[in-house]
Amino acid sequence: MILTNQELADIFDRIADLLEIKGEVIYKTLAYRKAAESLRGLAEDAAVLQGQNRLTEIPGVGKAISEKISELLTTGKLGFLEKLEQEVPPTLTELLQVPDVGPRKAALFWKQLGVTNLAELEAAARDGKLRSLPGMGEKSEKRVLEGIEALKRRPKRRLLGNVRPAALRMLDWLRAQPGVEKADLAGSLRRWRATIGDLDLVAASNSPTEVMQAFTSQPEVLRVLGQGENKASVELKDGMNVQLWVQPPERYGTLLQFVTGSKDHNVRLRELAQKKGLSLSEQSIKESNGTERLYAEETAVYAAFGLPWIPPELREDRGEIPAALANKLPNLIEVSDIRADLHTHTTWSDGTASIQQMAEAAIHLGRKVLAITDHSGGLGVAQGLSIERLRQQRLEINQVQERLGEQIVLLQGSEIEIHADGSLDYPDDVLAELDIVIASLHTSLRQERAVITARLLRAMRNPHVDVIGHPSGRLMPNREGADLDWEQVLAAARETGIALEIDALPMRLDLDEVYARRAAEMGIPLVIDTDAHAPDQLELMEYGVSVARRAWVGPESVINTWESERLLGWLKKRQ
DNA sequence: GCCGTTTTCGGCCCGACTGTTTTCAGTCG
Repeated sequence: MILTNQELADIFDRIADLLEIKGEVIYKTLAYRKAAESLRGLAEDAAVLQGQNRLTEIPGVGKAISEKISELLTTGKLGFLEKLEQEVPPTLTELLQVPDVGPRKAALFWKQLGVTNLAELEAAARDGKLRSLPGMGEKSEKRVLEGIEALKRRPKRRLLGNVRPAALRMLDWLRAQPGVEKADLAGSLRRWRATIGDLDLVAASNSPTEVMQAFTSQPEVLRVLGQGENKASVELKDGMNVQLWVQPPERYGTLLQFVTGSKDHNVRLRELAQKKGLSLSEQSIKESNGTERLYAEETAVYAAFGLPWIPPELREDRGEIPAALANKLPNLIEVSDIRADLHTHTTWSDGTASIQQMAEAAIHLGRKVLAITDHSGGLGVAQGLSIERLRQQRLEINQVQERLGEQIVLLQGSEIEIHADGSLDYPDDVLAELDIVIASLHTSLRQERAVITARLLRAMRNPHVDVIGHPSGRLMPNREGADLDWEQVLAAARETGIALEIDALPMRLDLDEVYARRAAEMGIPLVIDTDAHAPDQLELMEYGVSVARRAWVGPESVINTWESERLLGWLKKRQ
C-alpha cells in the first residue's frame, strides 16, 4: 500500500500536534507543519520523488523529514511517531479541536488531571476540576465546556458554495451599517478555498465601537466569543463562526491584506519586509525607527515591497511571492473568459429542466456553445439513456437548435459511464455519432490504485473520448476521490490530447487545484464545466473558474474559453 | 527542523483579545 501525499501530510500534522503538547520548541513543530502544507500542495507523488532521490526539493523538507517520509513509504510505519505516542497519549490531540484549548492547556489537563481525551475533559469540566488549575478559573472552565458544546454543533469545514451566498448577504448588511465606509470578504473565502472554516469580514470605519456593537447584536448571533476595538468574533445559530476586523479607512489596505492571508503567505511577506528593515502588520508598515506608514489600498501594500498586486487565489505560499518579485505572475482566467459549457444534464436523464430551458438559461449567461451530456444507460440511478433514447434526443436537440438559431450552438454529447473494467457504456459506432464524449467514473471508486488507474487509462485511450469528467470522482466533504496514479493519468492525457475537466459543482471541484496546475504546466487542455442539473446551476461556473485561478491557470489552457470555431474544430478533429 | 545575494549557525512574523493576573501567558488568525 502506498501512502498518498495527503496521508503523509496528516501524519506530519499529527506529529506537530504531539510535539506541541510535549512542549518541544515551537520552530520544530512549525517545520513539521510547513512540510505537511507543502505535501498537500504537491502534484507529484512523494513516492515518485523518493524513487528519484528528490524529496528534499520539497519546500520545508530537509534531511530529517525526508528520512521520515522514506521510512513511511518503505515500511508504512514511523518509529519516531510510535515513540512519541508512547510519551504523549495520542488521543490528547482531540483536545486541540476545542476552541481556546491549545497545546499548553492540553498538557496542563493531562499532567495535572490525567485527562487523555475529549470525553474525559468534558467530565472534568463538569465536575469543576479545571477551575483550580494554575492559570485557569471559573470563566475559563465555562469557556472550555462551551467550546466542547460548540464542537458538537459545528461541522469542521463547510463547502465554499454553501457558505459564500450567506457570506455575501452578511457583507451587504455590513456595508449598509452607519459608519462603515468599505467592507470586504477576507480569509479563505476571498481566496476561494474549496472548503471554509470560519468566515472573515473586514471593514473600514472611524466608529469601530458602533460597528462592533451592531455586528455582535445581529439576530443570527448565538453567542459572542470576543469583542474588542479592532476585532470581534461570534458564533451564529447555525454553528458558523464569524470574525469581523475593523480599522480606520487609512489603515484598510494593510487590514485587508492581513486578514486575507493565507497565514503562510503573510509569513513570507513579513520575511520580505524584514529584509527591507520594515515590519508589516494589519495596522501599518513600520520603519525600524518606529515611524508608521499607513495604507488605505491593498495594492499599495504590495507596491511598498516592490511587488505587483497578487490575486488572493494565489496567496498560498506556493511560489507566488518569488513569481511576483520576478514579475512573472500568471495571467489568470476570469469568469468572463468562459464561452461554452460542455457538461450539462436535462430531464432526459437526471436533470430537472428541458433542453430548451437549459439552452435559454445558457444564452442568458452569454454562452455561445452548450453541450447536452445526459448520462449513458449504465448509470441506473441517473436514468441513463438507452441507445434508442439517445437517438431520439438528437431529434429534440435539432428542433431546439432550429428555434434558437444563431444565439447558441447546441451539441449532443454524453456523460458516459466507465465500467469497472474500463470499457465504455456505448459501442464505438454510437460514440462516433456524438459531438462530444465525456467519460466519467461514478461507481467502484474504491478499486485499488493499479486497478482503477488502468481502468481510467483504458477509457482515455478510446479515441472517441474527448474529456474525462470530474477525474477523481470525489464528493466533498465525505467521499474521497479514487486513489489514482496521477503520474500515469497525466502522462496518458498528454499522450492522447484528451481534456481534463474541472467540474464546478461546489461538492466536486475536481480536478483539484493541485493537479489542475500540473496538468496546465504539462500543456494538457482543461475544460471548466458546471455539470448543471438545473438552469440556475449554470451559474456555478465561477466556482470552477476559482479552482483554475488557484491553479495558476490562464484562459489559453481552457478550451471552453476559445472562440466557437476553434473549439468546434478541436472537437471535430478528435472524433 | 529548516535554511542562507547579510548566515552552514543562529535565527525563524505580528498583534488583538481574554482571563488570570498585578505584568503576563495562552490562543487565535
